[in-house]
Amino acid sequence: MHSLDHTFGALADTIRRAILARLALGEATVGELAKPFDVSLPAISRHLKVLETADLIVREKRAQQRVCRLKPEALKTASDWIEQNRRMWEERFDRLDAYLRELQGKESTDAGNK
Amino acid sequence: MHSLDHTFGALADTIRRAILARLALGEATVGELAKPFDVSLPAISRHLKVLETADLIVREKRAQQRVCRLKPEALKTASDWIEQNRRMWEERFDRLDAYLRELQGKESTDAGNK
DNA sequence: AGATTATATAACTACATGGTTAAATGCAAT
DNA sequence: ATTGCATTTAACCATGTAGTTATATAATCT
Repeated sequence: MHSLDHTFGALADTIRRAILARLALGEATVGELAKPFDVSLPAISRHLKVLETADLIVREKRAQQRVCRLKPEALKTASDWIEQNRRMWEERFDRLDAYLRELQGKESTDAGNK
Repeated sequence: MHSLDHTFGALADTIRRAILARLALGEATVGELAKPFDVSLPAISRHLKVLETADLIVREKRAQQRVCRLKPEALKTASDWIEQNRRMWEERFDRLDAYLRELQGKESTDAGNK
């Protein structure tokens, strides 16, 4: 899929973000990923499925385990969206700021003529 | 609130992202924000509430309208989280890449000794 | 083949989300 | 004070999400 809806949706959960942070340190099996959390293994399994659907990780069968790896292209897409909007906003803010300063200037000169 | 759960959750919807993109161009009333979309006004109103809860916008009463403005600190928080993880991943990837290259080198020298 | 381990799927519950239409609020204009 | 406009809230429906326990699958070990 790799839609922004899926990507951001996948990121909107503390456990899933923690899993990604863990995977940023290197690949891990499902059991290893589940260990730190106080939820059942099936719950983790479904979190991983969400991350996989969002194209944020890949799962690869290795022996009787499944090893998960980060797949950060989707992260980049999400990051790009945010950064682009932040940049637009900052430009806008700069203009607004300049405008307000201009107003301020006018007002303080007007203030004397009240 | 301003939790990452809320922030990413708010971003996980096409309409809400479009609203934010629109607001990056400047403030707008609810009606103006609703216009481009093929959904009812109450639906938009609730999207705005989600964005407000996520601390991504502020709504200010002005005459009989409500004007919305972007409030990008939360966007920055989300962006920072992604960027930090991307950076970790990229370092990791570089090390892995080097390691694989090293393996590759060994293997090709070994290849002759088979 | 049978037991063990690692993980996934099924069936279920509870709650959140996104949409609708209809009614309520708040402010403005007459 | 009444009408009208902009927006929100209420009530409802359908679907999605997060968790559980119990069961199934798949690979490994004996």
